[in-house]
Amino acid sequence: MTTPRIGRAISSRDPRIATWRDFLIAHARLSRLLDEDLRAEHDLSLAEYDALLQLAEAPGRRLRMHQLADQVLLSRSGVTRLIDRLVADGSVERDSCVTDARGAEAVLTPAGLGRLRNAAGTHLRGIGAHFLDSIDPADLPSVGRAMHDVLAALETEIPLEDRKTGS
Amino acid sequence: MTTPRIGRAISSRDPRIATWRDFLIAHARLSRLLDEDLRAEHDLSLAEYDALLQLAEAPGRRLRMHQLADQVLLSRSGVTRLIDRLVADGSVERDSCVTDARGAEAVLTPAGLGRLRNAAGTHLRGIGAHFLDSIDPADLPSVGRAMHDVLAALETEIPLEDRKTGS
DNA sequence: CCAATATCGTTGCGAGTGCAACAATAGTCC
DNA sequence: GGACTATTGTTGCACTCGCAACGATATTGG
Repeated sequence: MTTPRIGRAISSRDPRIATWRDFLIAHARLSRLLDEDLRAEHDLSLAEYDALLQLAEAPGRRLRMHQLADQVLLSRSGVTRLIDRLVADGSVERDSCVTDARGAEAVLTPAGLGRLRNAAGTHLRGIGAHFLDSIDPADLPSVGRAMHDVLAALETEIPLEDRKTGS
Repeated sequence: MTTPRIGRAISSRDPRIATWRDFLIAHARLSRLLDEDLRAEHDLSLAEYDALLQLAEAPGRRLRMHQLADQVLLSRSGVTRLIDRLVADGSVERDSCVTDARGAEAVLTPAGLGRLRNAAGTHLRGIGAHFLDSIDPADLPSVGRAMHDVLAALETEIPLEDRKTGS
């Protein structure tokens, strides 16, 4: 149901499966490593860093909760509680939306921007050292294209189905 | 500390960052989609599928708990409880290890092998349709190489540090 | 052989997450 | 304008996971 196209069966011996598996392993190890670095040096989880970054890049440094949920790869309830944490430590403030009485906006505080800037060095260095610099520069464009194509296909392949980004 | 190499700072505007971000998003969306397919059609999580697969490929269809933990990207405690679930539904049996009285082995049952075989079609089709077939065949080798290189670098870059795969 | 240390798998606990349900509000269609 | 439906953000609940601690066993060094 969720995989509409018929698609020739793929043999479990298809060597391309190894690429998929390495993709999974690489993600698991990298995200764990980067998360640990961020926590150890800046007391920030990867999800929190990502939320601060999205807010910093948004116009007015503010975002509706559901927009943040889409960009942060988290469910709506997950974002509610992520913002709870960031509000608790002063990085974010909650603001009610003027144009929609249901809405809430998360607004980055100067303190939050400071935390993000401090953490950015660590994080970017980690991405460079453990991901970008490990890849043959000649291969990087293909990787970028591949990721982009996968995402584009997902966008169009799941057109009718309710986007399962949250509840 | 965890990122030993000095590494030139990477600008937050470096376009290669987009590749990293797409990598993260692609993983999030794909693993969620494949997990949902497996749950909907075979009542199996991705982690459970992976554990059954590792057992099926192991000699004697059995594996020590800590070996499984390494291969399944889960902590030891995570594996204990994952196997608890699989034992509860009859896919796996626990066996004590003859050569090490501390040890426990997880053994795949015929029922478990059957579940795995049923689910494999769904899963492989999903990987093909949403990952492999979305990527330009000309780019695939680069992706495989890139993932492999990232993993190889991680293995050697974290030589002394305790491998944080679990507790 | 014995003490000191390391490793094995399990458990209590807390953190983070998604889903379903909810109240409040917005949008739509007569 | 009013009924009906959709959307927003929050909450209760259940689930999975990692960490730290534990008892049991293995290994190592004297």
